[in-house]
Amino acid sequence: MSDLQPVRGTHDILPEDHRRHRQVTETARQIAARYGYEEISTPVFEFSEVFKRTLGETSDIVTKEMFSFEDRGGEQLTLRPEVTAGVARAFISGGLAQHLPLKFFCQGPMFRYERPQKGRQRQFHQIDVELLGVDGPLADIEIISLAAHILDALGVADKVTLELNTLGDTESRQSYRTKLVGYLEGFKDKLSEDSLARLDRNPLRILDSKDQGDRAVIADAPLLEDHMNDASKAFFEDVQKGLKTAGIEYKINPTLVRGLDYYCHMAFEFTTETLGAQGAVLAGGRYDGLIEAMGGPPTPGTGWAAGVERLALMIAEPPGPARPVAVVPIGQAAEAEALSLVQRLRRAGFTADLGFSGNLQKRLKGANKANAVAAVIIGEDELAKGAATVRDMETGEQTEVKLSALEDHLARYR
RNA sequence: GUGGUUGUAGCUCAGUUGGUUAGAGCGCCUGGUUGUGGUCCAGGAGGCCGGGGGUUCAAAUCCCCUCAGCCACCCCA
Repeated sequence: MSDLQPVRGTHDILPEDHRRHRQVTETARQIAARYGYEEISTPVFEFSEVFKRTLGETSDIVTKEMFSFEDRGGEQLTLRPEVTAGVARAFISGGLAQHLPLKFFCQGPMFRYERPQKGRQRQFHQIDVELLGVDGPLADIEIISLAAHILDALGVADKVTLELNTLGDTESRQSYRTKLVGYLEGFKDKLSEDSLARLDRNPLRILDSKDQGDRAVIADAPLLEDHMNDASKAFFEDVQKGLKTAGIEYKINPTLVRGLDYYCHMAFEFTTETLGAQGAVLAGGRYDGLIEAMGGPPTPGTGWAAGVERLALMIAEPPGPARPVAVVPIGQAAEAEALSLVQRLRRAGFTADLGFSGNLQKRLKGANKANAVAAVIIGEDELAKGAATVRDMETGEQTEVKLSALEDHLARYR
């Protein structure tokens, strides 16, 4: 078995799993469309630089979770660990700046080299929404409303909590960052190894540390909210007002910082208790500096991503495939008639099944296993009369029906 | 990357202090039915006991290594 195992952290998605995945992605796509978000796809791999520059050299994703490789031409490539960087790249390379604002829906596989566990795989799928070119809080209110709408439509609204925080604008963040680093420098001997590494690149992440020693240091650290300028405060308040107007409940979590460097202002996360250690179901925030940092025109952006597998674990069992009508020939002579009949029914919109072999008994058995609603039986008797015997697979009741009237008779099973 | 735990038939699981040919239920196949499914009855197929190495007269069982799942840490969707 070991040689035929799928690669660690990857999974085959069999039909039953696919039903759940489809339920998630289709629901999201349809509702996003009502908000004016159209689907785009970017490649599943990019030049490694795209992710290194945007996610931050010291982020966990870049330092230990990327699937990177060199192609035959010597290019350094990386399987995308998230899609925002790819969308930003597409925005720049496609010269889309003149079409702002832009609303995108995305969906597809992501890759992270992590230790797998429940709700966590090395290849997983995300649905994703990006809104580019709007710098006001209305943008954030819209994408959060859209997220809440989708979660509600999936029937998981009561299993999740919306957590919210603000990181402030660049100015506030810079001044706070300076203060924080100044404070933390004094405790270098007490900080954990991880936090020391973050000190010069992403000090805000230290606030989110769960290390005991770090927590003691953080307890007395300067607070981000004390360094917010008026514009940042107003932004955060406006978003909250908007959410209240939209009837969306939330709670503020001051330690919510997010792992990626490019966020500013809003950071939010829909969390759940139902997925074991995996709390985050849908998360995102604002990334105003991202596109400019990549070399594009200064363009504000905000968006979120959600884990398809995680949502699939949370939703109720979606309905199975439509129950078919089984066409059952008896004997050689009837097979040609059955073949044309089954096609006729399919073109008329029925789900119809024609077995590949077997006598009447075997085919009825097959029809039963396929959960057929009815069997259309054609033998020599029926051929002679230009009719078929329609057997109701629920009641066992049989009716002789003229071939010309078949669709009408079967209409009840649609 | 670290720690814990599990791995026996397609699925869920038994398998005693190491002892002949590794079992059960469900599922699958065949027959009881030459034109009637589900239920029932009879029969059958299906196992490198995750993989490799070791201990032993003898290993599914004990030891080591390894792979994978799950759980937790870390981090995240």
